[in-house]
Amino acid sequence: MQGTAYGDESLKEAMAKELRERLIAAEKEGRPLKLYCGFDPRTTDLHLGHTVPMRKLRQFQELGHEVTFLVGNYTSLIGDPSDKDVLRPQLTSEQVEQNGRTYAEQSFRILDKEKTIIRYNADWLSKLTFAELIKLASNFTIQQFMTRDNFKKRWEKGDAVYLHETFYSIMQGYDAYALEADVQVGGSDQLFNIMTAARKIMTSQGKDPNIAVIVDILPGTDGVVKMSKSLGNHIPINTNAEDMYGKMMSIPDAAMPSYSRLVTRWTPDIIEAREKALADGSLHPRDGKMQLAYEVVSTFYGEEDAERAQDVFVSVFQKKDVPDEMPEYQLETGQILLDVLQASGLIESRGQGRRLLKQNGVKLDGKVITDPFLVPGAGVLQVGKRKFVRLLAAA
RNA sequence: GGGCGGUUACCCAAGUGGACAAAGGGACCUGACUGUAAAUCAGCUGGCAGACGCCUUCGGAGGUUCGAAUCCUUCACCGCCCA
Repeated sequence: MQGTAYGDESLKEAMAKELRERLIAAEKEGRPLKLYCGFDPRTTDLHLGHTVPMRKLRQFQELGHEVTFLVGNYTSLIGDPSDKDVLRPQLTSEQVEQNGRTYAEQSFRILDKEKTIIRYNADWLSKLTFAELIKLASNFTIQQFMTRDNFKKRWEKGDAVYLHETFYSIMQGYDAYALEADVQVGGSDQLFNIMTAARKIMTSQGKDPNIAVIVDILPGTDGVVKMSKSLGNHIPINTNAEDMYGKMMSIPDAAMPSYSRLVTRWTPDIIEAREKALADGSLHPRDGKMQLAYEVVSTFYGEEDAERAQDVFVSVFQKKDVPDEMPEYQLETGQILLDVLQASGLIESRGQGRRLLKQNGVKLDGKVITDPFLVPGAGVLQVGKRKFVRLLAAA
């Protein structure tokens, strides 16, 4: 139960006890435990935050248990209200389907492909009849939902709380039943769905309730709010080593402990030692973060790429060198800088270009340029700290 | 069904006839600093325009006015209260 986050000691103990009992029972029956975690395919990319429960699943997988990666292609049509104080927009089934496809593939960066079962919850949820849904819903009271913080807050604020949002929990509960799950892994924002909804539905259907393994929520690159693509503070998995390394370096120092605990392979004593070293000054926060970035990148891209990413970071951002590889742009005769910037894709609008020039954000071969009408020759054009284009002389 | 209130830029949120491309905060971006893309500080953040200036934007459509995010009509959606 290490690395879990129930927010309540007695709940944690209860779950630990149930888990032990279930393990013993399963062993007697000569079967592995069935675990799952559902992922909401609202976007195409999995990010570091998704990998936290996946790591937990992987641990169980290595112990020989059966892991299902559930793509919530049906529930996505509703949108999970769990992590938001506001209503989420509903997606079309086309969007959901497209996103869902890329999901499973990305998950194998963490999970063992050979041992992972992939399911889609539309397989059973789309077949439920209205009558069955009503029956399932009758297990719950409005009050139960209203005790949920995110509903309660909106209720008290006078914001809309839609009836269909409550179905999300019911559907998720039904997933656990359909999968006959022994254990459901999820973030602490899933506590209600896993503990209340799923357990209730399972017992109402005459099954043993699933056991909740609750993991902590990874903060985003801002270090405060939950990592999520829609908030723009995420670190995607499907990127490259350099980008991931850089994004890791952009997390606030204060977020290092969370990342260390949640997305590294470090053991608790390593983490503790690091935190002590950071506290007493024997480890420079920058160096600590570099180690952290290296560790995270290497789990996804391997040692070699992590090393390369680190080198690039050191040379480009610390020594302010120019990277070896960069896109190229063929100059045209008489083309002014503003046009070059736009044509080469370094800026989104000419207004932005003027702004950057005014702010000393544009360099040609290392020299700051502020004149938008200069006609540049061949060289390396740089915008900000991390965007480079090699200009090739006009033909 | 009735009454009242609301819908503002990436997000939150001010603004109730001219000085509004629209306060403030967040986020993003740029700079300074730092062997961190951290923290802090400063700047910047609709588009076009070499300065004047022009154009598009405040839920949708129409209208009043020299002039509208602001007033009116209507439509859509949300909330509250009443039924």
